[in-house]
Amino acid sequence: MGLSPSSAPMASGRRQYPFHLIEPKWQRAWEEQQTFRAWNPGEKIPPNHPFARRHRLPEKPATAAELPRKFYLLDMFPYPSGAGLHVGHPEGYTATDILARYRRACGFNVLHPMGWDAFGLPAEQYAVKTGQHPRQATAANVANFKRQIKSLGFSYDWTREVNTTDPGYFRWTQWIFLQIYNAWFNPETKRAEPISTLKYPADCVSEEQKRAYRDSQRLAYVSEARVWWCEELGTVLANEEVIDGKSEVGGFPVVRKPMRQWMLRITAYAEKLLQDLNTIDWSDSLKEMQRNWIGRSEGAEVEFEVADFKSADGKPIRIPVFTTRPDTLFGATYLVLAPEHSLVSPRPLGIIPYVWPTTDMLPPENTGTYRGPVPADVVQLYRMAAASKSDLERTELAKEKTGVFTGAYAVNPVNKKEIPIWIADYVLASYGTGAIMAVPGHDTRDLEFAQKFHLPVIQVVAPPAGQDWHGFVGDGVAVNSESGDISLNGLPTPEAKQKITAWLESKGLGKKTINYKLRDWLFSRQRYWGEPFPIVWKRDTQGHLYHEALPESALPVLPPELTDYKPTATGEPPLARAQDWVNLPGGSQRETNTMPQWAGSCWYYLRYLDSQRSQSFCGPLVEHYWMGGPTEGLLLRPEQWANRVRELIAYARSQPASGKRFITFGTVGPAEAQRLREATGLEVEGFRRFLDDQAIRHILSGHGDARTETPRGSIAVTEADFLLIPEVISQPDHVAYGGRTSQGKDAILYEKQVDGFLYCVEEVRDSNRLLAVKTMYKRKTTGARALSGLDQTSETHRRSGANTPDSATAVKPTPGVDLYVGGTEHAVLHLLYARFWHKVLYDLGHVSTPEPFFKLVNQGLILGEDGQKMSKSRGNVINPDDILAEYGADAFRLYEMFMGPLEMVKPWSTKGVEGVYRFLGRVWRLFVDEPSETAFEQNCTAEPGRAGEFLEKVQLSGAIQEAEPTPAQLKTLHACIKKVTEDLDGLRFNTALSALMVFVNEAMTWPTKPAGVMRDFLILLQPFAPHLAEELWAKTEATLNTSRSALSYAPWPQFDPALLVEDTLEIPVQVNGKLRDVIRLPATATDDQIKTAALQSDKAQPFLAGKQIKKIVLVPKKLVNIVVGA
RNA sequence: GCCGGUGUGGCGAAAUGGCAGACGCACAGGACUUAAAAUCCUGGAACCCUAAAAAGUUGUGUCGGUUCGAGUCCGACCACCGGCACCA
Repeated sequence: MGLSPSSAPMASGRRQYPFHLIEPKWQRAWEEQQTFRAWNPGEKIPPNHPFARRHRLPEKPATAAELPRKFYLLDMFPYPSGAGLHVGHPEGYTATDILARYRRACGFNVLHPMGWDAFGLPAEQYAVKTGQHPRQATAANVANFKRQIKSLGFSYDWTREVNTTDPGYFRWTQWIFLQIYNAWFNPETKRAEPISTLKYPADCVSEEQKRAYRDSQRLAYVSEARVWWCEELGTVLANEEVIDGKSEVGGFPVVRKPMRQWMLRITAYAEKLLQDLNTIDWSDSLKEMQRNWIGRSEGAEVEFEVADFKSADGKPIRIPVFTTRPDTLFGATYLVLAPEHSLVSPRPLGIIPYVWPTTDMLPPENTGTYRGPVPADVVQLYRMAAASKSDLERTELAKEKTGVFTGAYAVNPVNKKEIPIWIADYVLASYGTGAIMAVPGHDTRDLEFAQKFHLPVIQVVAPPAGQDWHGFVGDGVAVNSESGDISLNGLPTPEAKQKITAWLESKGLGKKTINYKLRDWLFSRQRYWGEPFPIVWKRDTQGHLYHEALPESALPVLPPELTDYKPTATGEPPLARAQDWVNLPGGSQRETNTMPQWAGSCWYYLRYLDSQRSQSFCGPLVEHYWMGGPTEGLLLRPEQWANRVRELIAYARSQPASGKRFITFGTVGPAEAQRLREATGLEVEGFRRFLDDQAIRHILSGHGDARTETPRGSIAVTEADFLLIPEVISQPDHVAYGGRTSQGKDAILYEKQVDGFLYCVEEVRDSNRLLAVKTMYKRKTTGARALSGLDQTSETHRRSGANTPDSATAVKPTPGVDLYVGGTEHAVLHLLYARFWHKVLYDLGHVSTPEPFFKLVNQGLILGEDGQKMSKSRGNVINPDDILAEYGADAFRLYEMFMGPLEMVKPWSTKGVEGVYRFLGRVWRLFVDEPSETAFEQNCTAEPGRAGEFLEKVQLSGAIQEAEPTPAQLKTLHACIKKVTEDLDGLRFNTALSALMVFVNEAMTWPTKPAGVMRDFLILLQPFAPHLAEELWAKTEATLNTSRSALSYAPWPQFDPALLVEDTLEIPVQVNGKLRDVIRLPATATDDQIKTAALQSDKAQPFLAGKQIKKIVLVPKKLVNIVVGA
């Protein structure tokens, strides 16, 4: 345990350096000085704090504009389990900590918080077993996690620590639930609105009717649906928590059970959750997982009439089906309903006839999986069988199709042919309409089914030549698709879809439809250890139960104290045991379900911003400072319609100049366009004329690819603005590196102030070649709204000197969390839920951005030394405490990063830890005086109790002097600065570290080590190995009597490219692409001189002799390739 | 089955289309030491020739292509890992 000086037995020999003294010493110092506090707007910063000194902040509460630019680094919210930290946890934490320290050095105001997602099942199960309150186990686990995390020396701002089980926290979780409860999704405006804006249908007259309607429209509603019940866990689970028919936690069996549950209407946001993925910088794989989970599919709903049967009022009965292939309608040879479909019951309520049909294409003896004298028997048999099957059986074992004929027929609307209606469990009740038209000719599942039950298969799509049409599911050309006034024959699939859909709509037989796989979020759990709902149940005059929200003043709703945490004997949740708590004066009763664990983690990143605030979940100015977007309007995405600057300018010039135009971006619908028009007073017509109609439709239909959506502040870009693009690019006030695009190209930002506006052009480059102008911003350079964003960026960077064309340290200001690092296990749960909550809060005006996490990186899994997943049963789990005791926190941090790229899966190797540990030892010996170090070790052996005191007496190496560095030394340093800086910007920690190693290997050979060079090196080392760097920094400062500034806020060094220029060129000489020689020339050599030298190269001669030289390829200062003939 | 990712020495890995294997581990040899540990220095892809070297040939999962030049770009395939999976 721990790092007390007396522990840490040395299994592998003597310590490389006294990390056991250094690390606790600096952790204590940081804590005492509150070194890593992140400061909010409005907070008074102590004038002696290194942050205030670095940024010369006045001694008064700082405004958002006075604070340097923000950088928000977030680690995924840990659940403090009893098992303690695992080496996988610190992988992400180390990466974010390195960046936090790096960004601080670059001059940012860095927010880097930590807290606890502490509600959860393990503590509750322990409570059920022992009768001890889950709070106790939770507190002990949190304390252990915190101790372990603190021992790694992360620069968290612990004053912002949050805990979801703290009433001061879950009060606001309950408050957000009330916001959701008291809102509905307005399909007109496409956003959540207060329930008070809801309009009631004409037939809602009485209070009861209105209430019922209101309750049916809320974003949080009660449903009696069949839900996943897990007997073992004693609770229901969300769809997402059930994997292969078992509970995700524990792998216990689950069954479907109808229960009254709270649901959140996440499906209303399906489209936004999907579209806005285009606005955030996440890995493709993660975005893809979310897209798949949302599962949007476009198609048509088609209505089939039931043949020879009408309902009681004499109207025909229509069965709507959903299909993505309306073009194959002529190939539909039967209909399939889910067994649970509401029409699957005997006539007259349903469609099942009393007797089997006699004259048809389907012999009555082929009724499918079951047989019986009348259809109702067979259907009943099948429905019972399907219901008793567990979902595991329905999915995994369902290789073999089952189903029964209902005895009824439907009429195909396109050709009036009668086709049989079946029921089968391969059709899901919960997707689409619960019914399909089966096209066995062009659908794999339908074909399997048709073959099993001898149903007709006909071709309606012709595949490309050489492919069999049976079961061909791709796009082709429609055939055999003609009847009456409609023919699809000869049309390619996409056109056939369009034509048939239009035809169906015109006849009132169907309509275009979009379906999502995403289901509403089951939000209640039958548990004790979770947030109670701020809801009570009452009875109306007729005795019907209804729910009502508690007022905000009743928050937080605390859970009652219990002695037994099990569900009641009647299966009610544990909260029902507390009758005094449940029953309120006046006869109402509290809701006894609790919220799922995801609730608290849906918004924790917002609580960090202002964790102590009691008036609201977060102060609005604080929220805007940390989460607000960079611009008032990001307006132009020219790649939508013109990909290159030249084309763009030519296009702009070809248009008649006609004043201001309104160009918008991204996901803007007609309603928002109207709002923008009102807000800006600009003509949308101008916009229409500027772009062609197709481009406008493209944008309005939501295909924009915007980074930011800020409806309240869009600004017009005029044609004149387009014409400024070349000027902004060629003569900018500032140039900044904008990071990598998803295609791996570099984005460069150019800023220039013209006539009171700040223009920013972002271009995308590949190998110094301009590919496209990506975006153009325009902002007013003055005004009250300059809270964050580009003006301030430039200001900050000018101050820190980081925003020069040669530097890669500048990053584009981003809305929301700047970087979120965590494992892939949250790809569709936490990350989808949190985005949903954030969007609701955004719509209701509580937060500034539509997306919470601008950039997200998944860390790769760390495997055991055997290359297998770490698990207790394999016995290959590495405990960080052991590694820390033996090698120290700095070595542990370094190794976590040195293993390989952050996102990759990689195996642990304790031997590898020794490598980076030795590196730290080399750094130590590079800086300290050897005799005094030897004396220190001897003294420590003699009197271990005074080790701390002896440490102070270790002298700085005499080789470190205030001296002018040689050009070679400067080159070594600046190469290191360049590499470390660029690699940190690109999250390439492993190669950044190797650059530090190269520097040390080099510096070890220097007889005199110039102090300036060595100090810069310590600043570079500091993010990676902060304890050792602080110790050596302190010794350097003390010995040389320099400024004694704080290392954590020392400005990040800038590299000078001029110093990296080689004076000798080493030019590889290739013949036909094969390396034959390397020649050395002075850097001043001209291209011709290089060519001549290459042709005269001795080693290349044999390959040139007697050959004809066809061509000489010369890459300036890099390489020569001589191409010769045969 | 569908989607995504990854394939480079004994191992972890590195390489804006331009000297493949930086950096580290492990290994071998040497220095220091009575000795060991630690430290410092040196070495190494394979093949083929050699006493030794030089030179040469082949090498980034497989097969093709583009290019003066491919680990890198394009096409087809194979293997492994992750996700989804009767979603019409």
